[in-house]
Amino acid sequence: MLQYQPLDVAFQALSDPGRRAMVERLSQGPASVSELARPLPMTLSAVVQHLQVLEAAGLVKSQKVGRVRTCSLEIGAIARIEGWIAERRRFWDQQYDQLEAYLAETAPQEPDR
Amino acid sequence: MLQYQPLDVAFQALSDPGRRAMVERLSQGPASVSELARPLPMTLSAVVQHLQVLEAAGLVKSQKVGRVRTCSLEIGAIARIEGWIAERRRFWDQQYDQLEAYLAETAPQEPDR
DNA sequence: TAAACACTTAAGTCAATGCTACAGTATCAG
DNA sequence: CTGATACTGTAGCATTGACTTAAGTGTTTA
Repeated sequence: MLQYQPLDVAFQALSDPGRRAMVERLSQGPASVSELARPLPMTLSAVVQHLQVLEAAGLVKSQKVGRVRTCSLEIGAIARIEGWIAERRRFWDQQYDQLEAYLAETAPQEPDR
Repeated sequence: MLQYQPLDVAFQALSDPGRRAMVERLSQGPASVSELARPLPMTLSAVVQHLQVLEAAGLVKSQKVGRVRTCSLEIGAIARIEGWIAERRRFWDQQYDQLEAYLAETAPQEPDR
């Protein structure tokens, strides 16, 4: 009974420069598949496949009206990554603070010159 | 002339649950290779390989004293990811604010009902 | 109705990943 | 000096990933 791990797919999705470029574009507002593809050096087919990865990761959502699919950013997955990073930083900062406190306590004489 | 892309390797490194577990451990303080390996369901060899990925991504640094290699977190790579994410969120929030402003302007009559 | 558009799907190729097993190489402890 | 520790390095192998080409499927436009 495997548990679905959102962070795995989200980080994986963002590891590709082409997919990050799409997310960068979408962070400024919705776009069609062709618009996303235009600046990228690959076939439309490849772009569609990248888009599927982004959607599976929950980073992007899309809906089709007529023959145009409009894509937009899903902030939820971004927020989960933000959360994980923030937790790491919290522990790291805490550890750093403890080091500082330790140094202040063991050598409170004076800063070295 | 290819440019080295730190975000690619950093995101890629964090997409693996085992490697994330190591980073989680290291965010609480330094650890030896064996300590990192203990909770993980894989051989020490595999752990060393994951560690190489993390070091190449700039997420972890290590030094060997005697026969023990001690690993610790490098906050720099984490900070670069934080920066990229923060930028996306900034654009997204801005876009959201504009939508709110637009709605407030076009329908300032009253909330529905 | 015919052509152009905007995707969509399916194969197939080739490189990169995530392991394991196995064989080392330096320490360190007695 | 001998054995246990703590890694290290290399093959080999199965899987996954990032494309491409080629052949569709609905929608609009002329």
